[in-house]
Formats: sequence, C-alpha cells, structure tokens
Amino acid sequence: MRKRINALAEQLLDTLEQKGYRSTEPRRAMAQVIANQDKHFTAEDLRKQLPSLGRATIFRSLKLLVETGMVCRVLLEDGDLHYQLSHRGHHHHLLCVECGSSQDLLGCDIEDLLQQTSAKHGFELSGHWLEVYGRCNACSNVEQTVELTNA
Amino acid sequence: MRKRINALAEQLLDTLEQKGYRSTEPRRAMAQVIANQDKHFTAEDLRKQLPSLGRATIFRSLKLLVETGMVCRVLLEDGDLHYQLSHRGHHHHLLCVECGSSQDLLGCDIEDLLQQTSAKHGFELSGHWLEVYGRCNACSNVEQTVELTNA
DNA sequence: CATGAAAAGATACTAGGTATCAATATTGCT
DNA sequence: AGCAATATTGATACCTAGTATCTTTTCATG
Repeated sequence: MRKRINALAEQLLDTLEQKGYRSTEPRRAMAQVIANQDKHFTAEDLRKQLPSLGRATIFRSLKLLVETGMVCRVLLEDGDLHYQLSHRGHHHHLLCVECGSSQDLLGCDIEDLLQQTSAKHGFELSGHWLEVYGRCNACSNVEQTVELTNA
Repeated sequence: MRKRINALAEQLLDTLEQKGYRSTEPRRAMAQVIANQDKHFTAEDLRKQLPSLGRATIFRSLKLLVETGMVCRVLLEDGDLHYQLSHRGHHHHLLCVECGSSQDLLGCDIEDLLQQTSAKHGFELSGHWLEVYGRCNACSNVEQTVELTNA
C-alpha cells in the first residue's frame, strides 16, 4: 500500500534507488516531509513531523540524503548546522535571517577570486564554505512598510 | 603567586581585564595554553592540557574569549567547529587540511563581490561566513618531495 | 584584611548525532 | 505467490559539545 507522494519526493527516492538504496516506507515518508519544507530544517524538525519514525532512522536517512547530494547542510550565523533540499552540486546560499528562506547564490565568481588570492598566499586551494546572511526581498519590504506605518 | 606567562597570553588577560573581567588563576592558565596552540583546537584539547580545571570553566572562559573577539571559531570541512586565536576583527581563514595550520586571508575583496551579487538577487546583505580549505605551502612541498622520492 | 561580587567546580542536564543488535521489510529469484 | 538473503528499522545505550544550577572559593577594593 504505497502512499501517494509528490513529484519532488519521488525524485529523491528515485535517486536513492539509482544509488542502490531501497525504497522503504520510512524513506518515502521522510522524502515527502523534506520536499514540503519551505526553509532549512533540523533533524528535530523532521522528527516532530514524523513521530512514528525512530530517531536513528531519521538521522540515518538524513545522512544518506546529504551523502548523495540531495540535501545539503547550511551553517547558520550562530554556528548551528541545519539542512535543506539541494538542487545543484556545489553552490552557496543567501540565507534570510528573518524568515529562514534561502536562495541559491547565482553568478558569483568567488571561485576565481579565491583561487587567485590563495595562490598569492602559496596556498593550494581545495575547497571552501560560504554562507551569506541578510534579508530577502520580501522581508526587506515588510520592514519598510512597518517603518512607514509607524512614521 | 602569579605564574609566569608569555606576552601573548598576557595580552589576552589584559584585554579581558579592560572589559571588566577578573584575572584569575584558571584564566591565566587558559590564556597561556591558548597562546601556545599552533593550530585550531577544541574545548576538549584545552581540557587535556588543563586537567586541573573544571569543564564548565573551560567552556565559560572560551566563550568569553570568543565574545570579546580574541578567539574565533573556525568551521572545518566536515562541519565541526573548532577555535583559534584571532588577531583582527572580521576576517577569513585559509585552513590547511593537512596540518591544521591557518593563515588569514588577506587582500580578498569578497565583501564587494558579495554585495553586488546579493543586490542582484534583491537581497539585503548583513553578513557572511567563509572558510577556505587546501594545503599550505609547507604541506604542498612535502607532498612533492614524497612524490619525487617514490618516483 | 574584611567583604561583596565574580568566578570556579561539581553536577546534572540538553541537543545532536553514532554504535549495536535483534526484529522486520524489501528485493530478487523460482 | 513464496522464500531466502540482505538491507533497513527501531530501541537502546552511548558519545561529544555545550549550558544551567548551585554551593564554595577567590579576587580586588576600601
């Protein structure tokens, strides 16, 4: 009795299967829940939404999804690590500190810049981690509205 | 009976005192140990070197040093957070994945680049976190020597 | 050198994550 | 459909990093 799940969740499972992992009921449930998150989340968030799954299962499947590149980890400003759906390979996030939404940072040639600068330090670059924090368009606009109202 | 400590450690304590914190025996010991670390470290590393100090004290003092800007946190590639001495305000690290050493990344105009790119996304930038991973000069050279030797 | 505040140490606790292992579900085969 | 081999699950115990609480000790100041 296969539960109905949406296309994005289906895609997560398909990818797992292609990599040799079984499609199980707990994984279907997790894929569905993850596909529905609209911002970064923690293992604990998933657990609240999937009270019937064992804790270890959630951590294990989450790890699997990270390892296969379908979920990525995001570093919050305070050093907390959260998770979110990942669409491409290596990329960076614009994280809204207000609403927690995130957009992928596009058209940023940071790789070149880092490469050049590292070389000047005699450093052989192999990777980097970048997170960008601020406020998304929607949240900036809300603030402006509030300011106008209070004025 | 004040223990003799080196200039860098002394500086850490002076800064704490300037901010209204007392100079105590445990803090002197910690400052000395931190000043002697040659790479990023964990609270546990400090604890091993300071077995007489209480665990809570180590975490508390470490937090104090981070808050006052004398120690900063570094994010390792695997997501682990470590600590290290910090000399300037906001800066980035070139972290050697081989020996764990770190240099500050100088002359990198990433702020401007991020500012511009964020703006294009309608994003109001407020901060960022960047870590760069690779191999320092010394470690690159070692590898080359080994390769030549084995050839 | 007394005293009040700050800090230390012990301890218990929390959060996030991993290891172990017996029970169960899935897959592939016939 | 039935079955065996194996992957996965869930329960549980455990681990690491860090925080909260509370009593005792230490500091620096008059």
